[in-house]
Amino acid sequence: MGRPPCCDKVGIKKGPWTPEEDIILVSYVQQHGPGNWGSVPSKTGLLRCSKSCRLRWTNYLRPGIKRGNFTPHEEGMIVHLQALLDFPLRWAAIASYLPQRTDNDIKNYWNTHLKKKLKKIQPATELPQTAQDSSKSLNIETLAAGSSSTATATYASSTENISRLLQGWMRSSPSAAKIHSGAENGGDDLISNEDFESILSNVAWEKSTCGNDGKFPEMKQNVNKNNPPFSSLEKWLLDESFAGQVEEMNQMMELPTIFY
DNA sequence: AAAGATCTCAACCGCCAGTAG
DNA sequence: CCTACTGGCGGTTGAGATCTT
Repeated sequence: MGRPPCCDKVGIKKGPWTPEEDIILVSYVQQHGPGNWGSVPSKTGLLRCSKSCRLRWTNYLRPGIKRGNFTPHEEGMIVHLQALLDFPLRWAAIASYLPQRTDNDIKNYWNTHLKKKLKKIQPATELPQTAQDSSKSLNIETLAAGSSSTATATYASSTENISRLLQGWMRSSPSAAKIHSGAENGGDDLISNEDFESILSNVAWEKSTCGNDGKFPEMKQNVNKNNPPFSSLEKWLLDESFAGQVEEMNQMMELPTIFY
């Protein structure tokens, strides 16, 4: 059974999005909020299928998305979580801990960068499946050391274009604007002011659209779907009271201090 | 400088779960 | 209960960028 893919419809445009299409989509979401993607093409006149619109918004236009270089910390988180999370939806789960990154971004980065590095490190063995397995051979510092950054000149990769597109959006959100103007980065070397603002604006946006419990919808979903492994993992990663355990485990795993 | 090889990542595809009618 | 539909996921593709020869 199963229905035919929506993108098979005649007249549906495929391929890279143009700035004009992005502006139309951003304007629509500004007015109506994300969701109800099925009606987006008809209401905006975009010749795109609903899935394409949702994907474009989720992976690229959504406020707070950070593009480009993955920091050693992010890289370490991905490797660590990828090793720990051996269940379906793991990319979404990992993304929920890196709210500035999309699951697609993380998946791409894993497939194009980290996989290769792991293969170099573990040429004769398979990729890690569990924390225990990976702990014996992973060296995150080696992984992070070779990370490179390539800025694409294409429109789709230009954060400047997107900032311009989203300026109105940021200004239109009172909470985001308040945080934007008042927040101070507490000197964290790993997160710049700009990045910090992106996180805050993202959280503000998520709260405004998804409730006030402070959790990202992906996180909520995954916690529900994947308990118990996720609840303990959340504590392990996020609860300061687990810091000692983390440090102990990192030492055991020979992980760098980025996890401390 | 040119051609071929390789890499990157945005976008698409197929599948599945949830849900409304 | 069944069907149709939406939203969301992981896997994959392919065009453009970059590197190598």
